[in-house]
Amino acid sequence: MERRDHHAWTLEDLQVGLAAHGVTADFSTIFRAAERLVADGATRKIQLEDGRARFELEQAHHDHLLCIRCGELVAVPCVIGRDDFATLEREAEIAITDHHLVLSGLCRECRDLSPDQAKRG
Amino acid sequence: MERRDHHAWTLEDLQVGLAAHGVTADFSTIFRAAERLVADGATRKIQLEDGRARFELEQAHHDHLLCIRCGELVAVPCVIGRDDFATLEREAEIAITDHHLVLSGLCRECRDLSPDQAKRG
DNA sequence: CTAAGTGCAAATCATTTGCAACCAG
DNA sequence: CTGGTTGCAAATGATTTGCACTTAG
Repeated sequence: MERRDHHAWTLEDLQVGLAAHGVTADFSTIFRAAERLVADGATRKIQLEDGRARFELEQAHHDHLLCIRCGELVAVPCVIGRDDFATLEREAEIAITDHHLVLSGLCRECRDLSPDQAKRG
Repeated sequence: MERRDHHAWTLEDLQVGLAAHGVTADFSTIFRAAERLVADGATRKIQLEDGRARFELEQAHHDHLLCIRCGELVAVPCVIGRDDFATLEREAEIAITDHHLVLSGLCRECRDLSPDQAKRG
């Protein structure tokens, strides 16, 4: 139910995606289904700065890149090491239980389409 | 106008804070002032998972810890190294222009108040 | 007067929730 | 019938926006 070309889905994506499969569903229905999946631990809900939540299948921890060109939220491996956190916890005198990192930039497809920015890499 | 005990302010914090100084202002007024500061580059707006935006003075880059006990958003130095990003850009074939990291955990004060969790560090 | 700043109320946006109608067992 | 699912519409929560009114220059 939550696969295909996207990695993360907004409620609207889900509705459109289902519609494409001939399934019509109300926003509230989709919302409740998504929430249930989150409650069941099968799915994770991610709030983005743009105000819209995304739902993705629960998987091994990873972070995200929000493509500033196509808007897609793609998964990327976590770049922060255990050591970095440990050091920060000690130096800032805090306790870290979780983190949420969202990178902004260009996804692979868009990077390959943007000569200007591609030069960076 | 945006200093004192907090590091980041919600619109409500600002309203309450101003009220404490004898200044009464409408939400829209505060909202517009905050947005203007953001537009002027003096302030940064941060969207959190809790749905409420915070405003903080624009400063050198840093990340944040959202305290799960007191709800305060505190600044912490950035733990991600330039190298980490460079490696990720190369391996994931993406371009990174910015990032937004929010840690969850306990701020210094709350960590010191929580024996259970304090043992971690 | 003129532009800028303000309060109040109404409008948005993205969900959330209440409820009555439906549907499988 | 009975519990679990829907759809529709109304309710939320946090902004945003429209507009008329002040106010400083």
